[in-house]
Parts: sequence; structure tokens; C-alpha cells
Amino acid sequence: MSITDLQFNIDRDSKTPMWLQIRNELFNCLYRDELRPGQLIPNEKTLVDLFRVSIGTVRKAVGALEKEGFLIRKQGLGTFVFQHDKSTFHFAYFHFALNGTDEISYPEVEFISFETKKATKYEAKILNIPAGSNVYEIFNKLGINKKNYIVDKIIISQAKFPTLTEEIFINRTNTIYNLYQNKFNIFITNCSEKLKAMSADKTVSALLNIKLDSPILRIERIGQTYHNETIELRTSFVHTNDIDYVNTQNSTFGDTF
Amino acid sequence: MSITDLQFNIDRDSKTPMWLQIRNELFNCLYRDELRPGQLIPNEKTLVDLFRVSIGTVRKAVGALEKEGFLIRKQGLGTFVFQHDKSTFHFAYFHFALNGTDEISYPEVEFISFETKKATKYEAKILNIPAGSNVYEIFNKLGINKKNYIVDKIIISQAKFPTLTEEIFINRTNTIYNLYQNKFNIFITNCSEKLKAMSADKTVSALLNIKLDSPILRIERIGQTYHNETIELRTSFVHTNDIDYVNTQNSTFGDTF
DNA sequence: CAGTGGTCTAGACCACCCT
DNA sequence: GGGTGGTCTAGACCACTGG
Repeated sequence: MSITDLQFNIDRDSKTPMWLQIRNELFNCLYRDELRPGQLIPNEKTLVDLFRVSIGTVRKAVGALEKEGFLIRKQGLGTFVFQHDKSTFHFAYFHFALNGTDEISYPEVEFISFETKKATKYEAKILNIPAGSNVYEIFNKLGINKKNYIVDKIIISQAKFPTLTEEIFINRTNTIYNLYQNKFNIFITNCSEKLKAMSADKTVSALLNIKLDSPILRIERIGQTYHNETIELRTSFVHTNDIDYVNTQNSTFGDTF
Repeated sequence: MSITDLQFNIDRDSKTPMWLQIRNELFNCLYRDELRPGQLIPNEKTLVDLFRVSIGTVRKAVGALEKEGFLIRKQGLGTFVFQHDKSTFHFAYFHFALNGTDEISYPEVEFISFETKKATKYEAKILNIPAGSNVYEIFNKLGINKKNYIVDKIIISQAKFPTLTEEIFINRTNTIYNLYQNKFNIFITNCSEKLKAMSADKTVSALLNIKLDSPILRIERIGQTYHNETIELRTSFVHTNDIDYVNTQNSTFGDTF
């Protein structure tokens, strides 16, 4: 079953523009897993024939999905479904720069621990799983230039990663999101972060080698799929004496009208 | 002197696409202040004649500037230069949501003080002015639902706002960026924020009615113009027990390829 | 109503990539 | 060379806005 065998319903009399209908049909192929991360999608001419529209309309639809981050066009090669990879990790989810610089460094990651435990009430609510379900709790330390500034706690539902083990996690050769994508067929498409200032507790202060009750930045990051299903709760505890969380934006970041 | 009197240089043999050349020519009109915030730009047909290209090419150029946030297209009305206004303030520069919600509330602003002082070394470096120059130091309190969570300290160069007074600042009827734009012809186009966790000092803890040394979030926001001239250093001190700094992003936020 | 931007067509030609 | 996406044309018609 290839995408070119599918039937698409484009209503030429609809109030919804055809390019948007095509965009939505293509998005549904992603949503329903008919187009998978890294896969080459049909070329523009094929889409023109499939949808019986002109090339400009196809290009507008594909362009929308590219702008949204779901497709990647490569001239001379074709159009591909976005996938998580080392080359896409960097800017997408890491926001820290050494004091006085604006350069986002690539962090060094050091594994600390991998445990199975019962979800807390809060974790169960966020992950939308029954209270007391099994979850994996994974700790990592992240650093820049051999100095550790960040402790990361990852909480994911065991039910969604039934075969995950400490060994598989440690021996991955790519990013964590790449592991979710390639080994568990779970694709994180959007993240939301909430930041607070807090005091370092015993665990965190020991791991970061700072005083108990030092002020730290706590980041709760929620990772979701195409279906807006919450997959991962990642809490970062950051000692910000030497680094900053950086957020750059232009004049109309977000919808303003 | 209207924009339609200007001569534009489009090189049809250049390696740079024509739509990008047109985008750059239009951007230069903004940069050189020939098109001003809120102004209606020439309609598409006029641009077609000015640049001697087809409508699709003009639309691609204008679309790029719209995506970048510099122009706003309104069907039936025309295309306008972006301007700072109450309706654009909300999502662009305020990132806080009450605990447990994702809704960015509109903050209440309360004036505290307006002083003239000498710039510190750091302030002078950031604002690119001589050390010891005069700056205005303005304090505000920001709150949500009648509770204050944020102290804002604004530092701007007196030389760039020579006629600004406490009275003018207080009696403005719109946002601060709107005041810069309309009364001082200074247009902030991009902001960069750096966040750290710190301990509240005497001033901040008193203003926010929290204990000395409570952990707070400190945000340094730098506001720049089209010319990448730094205009404003705004430092926010935030008590985050009841609110979160929220940052949402999709899978390819930032350039990843 | 006239004027604006939004959608859509049916191509042509170019730049890029792999073999 | 053959296939891909990128640019560009020269229109037509539609949807929305304000007077």
C-alpha cells in the first residue's frame, strides 16, 4: 500500500482552500503513519496528478507543512518527512549559552540512572495514565566544556515503551527522541516548556556539586505526538551561574492579530 | 517623496532570486524609514509595475516579510507595516501563565519610579554608549489578578530619548514600545531574553513582598531596532511560585538544517 | 460599488543532486 | 542524463473591506 494508491477527497466547492485541504490530507498521512519519519514523499508532479490541481497549489500545501516543520524539501532530491536526528537536536530543544555569549553549545550527556517506579499523581495526570502505573525514571547530567550544569529527569510510561531497558537506553547511538522514533515508533512533534526558579534539594545539589538551597532553574518540558498525546515529562534542574537559558524572538513571534 | 517615486534596482541576471531582491528592497524601505510603522504600502499591482515582475513574484516577496513579522496583509484593505500596539503586545513579549494553565494572561502594570542616573559599565556595554553616560532607570511592577509577581527595571539611554520625562512615561495611553515608536521614532523589531535563577535582594524582595533570598527568575531582555542597535535593557525579577514562564515550540523551531 | 489581497491555473525554464 | 524542487510568468476569478 503506497501513498499513491490512496484516494483523496478534495472538495472543489468547499470554503476551505484547496491548498489547505491538500495540506490536511498530507498531514493525515503523517498522523495515520502512512508517511513515516525520514520517508521520501511523492514528487510534485505525482501530487499534481493525485489531487488534480496545478503545481502552484501543491507547492503551497507542501510549503505550509515545511514551514510547520513536518516536511523537509531538498532541491534535487525530493521532499522528506522530518525525523529526529543528531543534526536536528541542537537548536530545537537545547537553549543554553555560556555567560556573555549567544552561542547555543551542544551539550555533553552523561547517564546517571534508569529505574522503574510507580507514577506520582502529578506524573500520571500529565502523561494521562492511571495513577500508580509503572513509569521509567531516567536521570542524566548535561554539561558544556566538561562542566555539568544540568540534571535531567525523564518520566515516560512503561506501557508505551514496553521493551525499553537501561541497556537499550545507554547504548543508543543517537538522540533520545531518535530512539523513541526508531525503536518505539513514537514521534515527538511538539514541546512546551514551563520555567520556575527554585531551591536545589539534596539530590540535585549533590549531583551538580552546589550548595543545598542554591537557586536553580527548573524546566518542565512536555513532549507530545502528532495526536497531541503526551509522551514524556522531562524536568531539568539547571545551575545558571555560568549559563543562561536563551530565548530569541522577532517582533511578531506568536500570532498577534 | 512617495515610495512609488523611488527607483529600485532589480538585477534579472543575479544569482539572487528576484523575489528575494524585492524583499530586500522593501526591507530597505523599512530600514531607511521610507515606510513607517502602521503605514499602508503600495498595492500588489503597483509593486508589479514598479518592479516589472509578475504578481506571484511580488506576493512571494511580501509573504516573506509578512512571515518575518515586518508586514501585515489584510484582505480587502491592503498591506501595512507592523506597529507596536496593545493588540500586539500580549503574545509577543509576555510569557507568563498561572500555575496549571497554559493561558498567557495580560499583565497589570503599576509604575514605581523614574530616575536619571549614570550607566553602569555593564549597562553601557549592552547599550553601546560611553561608560558613565546618562540613562533612565524605570521601575514597574507587573501582576496578574491583582497580585504582583514581577518587578521590571528598564534602562534606556537618555541620548536616544532626550525629551522623555516621568510624566510622559506615566501618561502614555499605550504600551511602552508604542511610546518609543510614536514619540521617539524608535522601533523595536527583535528581542532576545536570557534567563537565570537567582536570590531576591533587599529591593526586589520588598517590592514583591517575599522573603530575602527567595529564589527568583531573572530575565534580561535586550530590545533592538531594524539596524540591530540595542535600545533597551529590561531586567525582570519574577517570583515564580504561582506563575510559570512558558515557551512553546514545534519540532523544527529554529533552523535545524 | 471599487479596491484590496487570496486562490488557482498551466505551463516554462533553471539549479541542484545522484548515477 | 534524468529526476527533483525552485523560480517565474500572465493572467482569471473569488472573498473581503469600506464607503
